[in-house]
Amino acid sequence: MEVFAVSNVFDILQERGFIEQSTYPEELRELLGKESVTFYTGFDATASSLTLGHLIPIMAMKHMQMAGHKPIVLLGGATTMVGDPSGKTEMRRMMTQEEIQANADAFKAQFSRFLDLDSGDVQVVNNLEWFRDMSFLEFVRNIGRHFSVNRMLAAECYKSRLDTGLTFLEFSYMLMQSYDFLELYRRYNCRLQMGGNDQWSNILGGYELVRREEGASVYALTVKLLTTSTGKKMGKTEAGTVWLDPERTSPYDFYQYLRNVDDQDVENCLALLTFLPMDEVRRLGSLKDAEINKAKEILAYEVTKLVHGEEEANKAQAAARALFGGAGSSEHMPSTAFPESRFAEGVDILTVLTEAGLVSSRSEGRRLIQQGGVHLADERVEDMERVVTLADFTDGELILRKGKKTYHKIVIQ
RNA sequence: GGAGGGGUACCCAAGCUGGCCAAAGGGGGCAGACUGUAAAUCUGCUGGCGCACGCCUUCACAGGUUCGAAUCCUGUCCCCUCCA
Repeated sequence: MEVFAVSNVFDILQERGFIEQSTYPEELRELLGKESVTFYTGFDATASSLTLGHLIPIMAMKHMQMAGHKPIVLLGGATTMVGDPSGKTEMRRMMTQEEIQANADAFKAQFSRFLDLDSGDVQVVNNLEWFRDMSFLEFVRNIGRHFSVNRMLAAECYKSRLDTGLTFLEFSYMLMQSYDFLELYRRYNCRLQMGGNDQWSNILGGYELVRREEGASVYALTVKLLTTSTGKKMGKTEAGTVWLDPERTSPYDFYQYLRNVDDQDVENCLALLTFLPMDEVRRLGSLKDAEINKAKEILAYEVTKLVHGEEEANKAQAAARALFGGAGSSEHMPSTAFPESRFAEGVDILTVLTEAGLVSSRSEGRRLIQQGGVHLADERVEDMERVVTLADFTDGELILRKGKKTYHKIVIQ
């Protein structure tokens, strides 16, 4: 396949701020500029959905694909059984094979949203394919011999575990990931492994292994992790992770998460998580004060559209605008239905809060009310004993608000 | 296998010469003020149930001693360090 890109993908990735570390950047750049390169990124199936953080390597893959290179999505069916110790302070719970398989299937379905899996340019492979029947002897003799334990222990990802404990199981992880690269090189002539920057040592392991075993010039490249400008991990909220699965994180919440990123992070997020041209990204990122809210809207809209589709993005944006713009349309607000009879009797506010899922206990609800954090139809609830009745509803709806940003609609059934 | 150290609420971490411990402190989170649906800052809250001083569950797990245990004893499980 020819490479038409006006500019080299390496430059694109660099300009957009993806690249964190790379082996022989000049050489790699040149390679990417002259031929179609097969490359891979591995994803361990540790949960049933990809997260916002995964979007960065995925976007990087997409940029690569658009430049004419061939992505391989490697699902870590085998590596997930072992568990990557990188960045973890303790061993992860062991997962069953069924669980992992189900997660891998879910990942694959989500990937089809971003990379055109049917085009023939993209492959999805599972490393269980080659690890399932591999014998221990074969593995340690052929692969294990290339690894120096001394060097591994010096690697950052293991160092931190040396005092809290590291099992052989987890220690093996690096070798397995390294072997993946070798296998993919042999099978598909895969020349480059990309991954999150926390994977640098693991990726280098594979890079060295292929170079030794095959004497081939392969490359390693890591992309930025999703962090704030202050270095904190992004993609986590009070409710936990920001998932790409709409069942786990609703498109509205997903949109809101991005709508509320720090000012300093807007430009970076636009560059990494959208395909907007860089001139535009820089322009939006340089907006000041209240103006930058426009950039945040665009960011939230674009990413939501990418992940959940245009329709959902429109809905999320409409809902957010209505709520925060003061118009008060409640069309797409999360809601809870109650039978009419209950409000005929009257339901106390604590019960409403609890059943709507806005608080996890009545005590929490009390605290919230005490602190003035609950509003019914824009009116602050002062009385803990407040009873909600049909008289509070307008057209069968009642808007309940927790704090400034959490809206919930109570509808009568 | 031997010797020593440890497992405390969402996380880290005090307490462990028995009652004043629902358990210090920090982080995180939630709420309020300020704002731009931002950041920073300040204030309050942060086991559950009733809420008023009450009750219940909680300090790895299971028992025991005691009027009373996170704190003492016994057993079990798990982790760390050193030795083999």
